[in-house]
Amino acid sequence: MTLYIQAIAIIYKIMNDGRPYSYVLERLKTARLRPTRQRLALAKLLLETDDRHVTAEQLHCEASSAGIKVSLATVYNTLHQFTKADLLREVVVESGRAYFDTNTSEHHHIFNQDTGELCDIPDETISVLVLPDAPEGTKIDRVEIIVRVKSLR
Amino acid sequence: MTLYIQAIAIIYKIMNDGRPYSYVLERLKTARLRPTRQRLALAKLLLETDDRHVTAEQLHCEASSAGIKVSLATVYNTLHQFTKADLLREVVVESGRAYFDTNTSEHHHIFNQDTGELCDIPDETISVLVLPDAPEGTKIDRVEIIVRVKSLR
DNA sequence: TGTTTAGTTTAGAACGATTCTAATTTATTG
DNA sequence: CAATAAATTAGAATCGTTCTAAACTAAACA
Ligand SMILES: [Mn+2]
Ligand SMILES: [Mn+2]
Ligand SMILES: [Zn+2]
Ligand SMILES: [Zn+2]
Repeated sequence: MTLYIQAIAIIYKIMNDGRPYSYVLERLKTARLRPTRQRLALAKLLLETDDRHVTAEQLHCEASSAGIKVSLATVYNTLHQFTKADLLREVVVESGRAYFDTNTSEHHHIFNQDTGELCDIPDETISVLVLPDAPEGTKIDRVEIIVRVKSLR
Repeated sequence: MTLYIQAIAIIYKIMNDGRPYSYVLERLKTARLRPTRQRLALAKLLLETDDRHVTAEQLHCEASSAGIKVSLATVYNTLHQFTKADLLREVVVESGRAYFDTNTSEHHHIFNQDTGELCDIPDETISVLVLPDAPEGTKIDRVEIIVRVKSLR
């Protein structure tokens, strides 16, 4: 499923050399989000890979360096709108800083506590053996595994 | 191991009816932390159960209601000192709020995203099947599973 | 096409959790 | 009992994030 989305992204990129926005345009349309200059630019940075884990601050810097004029407030708005529309998901690994994940499929993470680097674990290499029952009056929404690593030395 | 610590705590409580501080005193001593009035009081709230998950704010309120005069800064200092000394551990489930866990043994959590309630999963009812290799130059520090639940309706 | 409307962006203020500062108090050592 | 080192504290500062309300822009409509 993830591979499928990535493949589509690549095909679009190849097909639309001269109209590089049509892929993200399509995805914004589907999500019923107006394709404003800012959203298009951020979508282009975010939606053409499914292997990115960014903070708002990082994305804002990246946009700025790429010459995109966008406020930090809009970056936050956009990240939340994209998350709501299932174009992104949020990953909690540090208190006090939110990461947004361009991979919306079910998967787990390795987090380097020294560098702050967050990356995906290939599905095949991890899984949960037994699951507890959800407490009375609740239902399981999602199960998250975080492998916390430290840099050697 | 956890049961052992809990058993010791209970035994101390039974043995020391008239001198209710000796258990936590002992633990502070072992951790080389001076038994100040504030630390003793907080230790008493925290170290006599291994099944509590509190935020700094919560603990500060609880202390205040119990008539313990302690500043929020000291609550933060103490929580971090206890964590460093392995009397507590930190659990990250929400960005923007840190939880401290009186159970320092390896275990996993159920987090109710609607109520903010955090509780332990009994060891037997969950486990990780396969583990990925740590990336080059890193080593695994800990593996965390968080079962996120929602309240029904 | 304009014109209207609703949605979007933005600067800057506000916020909540946490950390820091530097002065005061307290515990320990000799 | 000093003298010393460590701990506490109020309040300021910081940091990530959210809010506000005014200006702007895309879409719908005349
Ligand atoms: Mn959020
Ligand atoms: Mn911390
Ligand atoms: Zn991911
Ligand atoms: Zn726990």
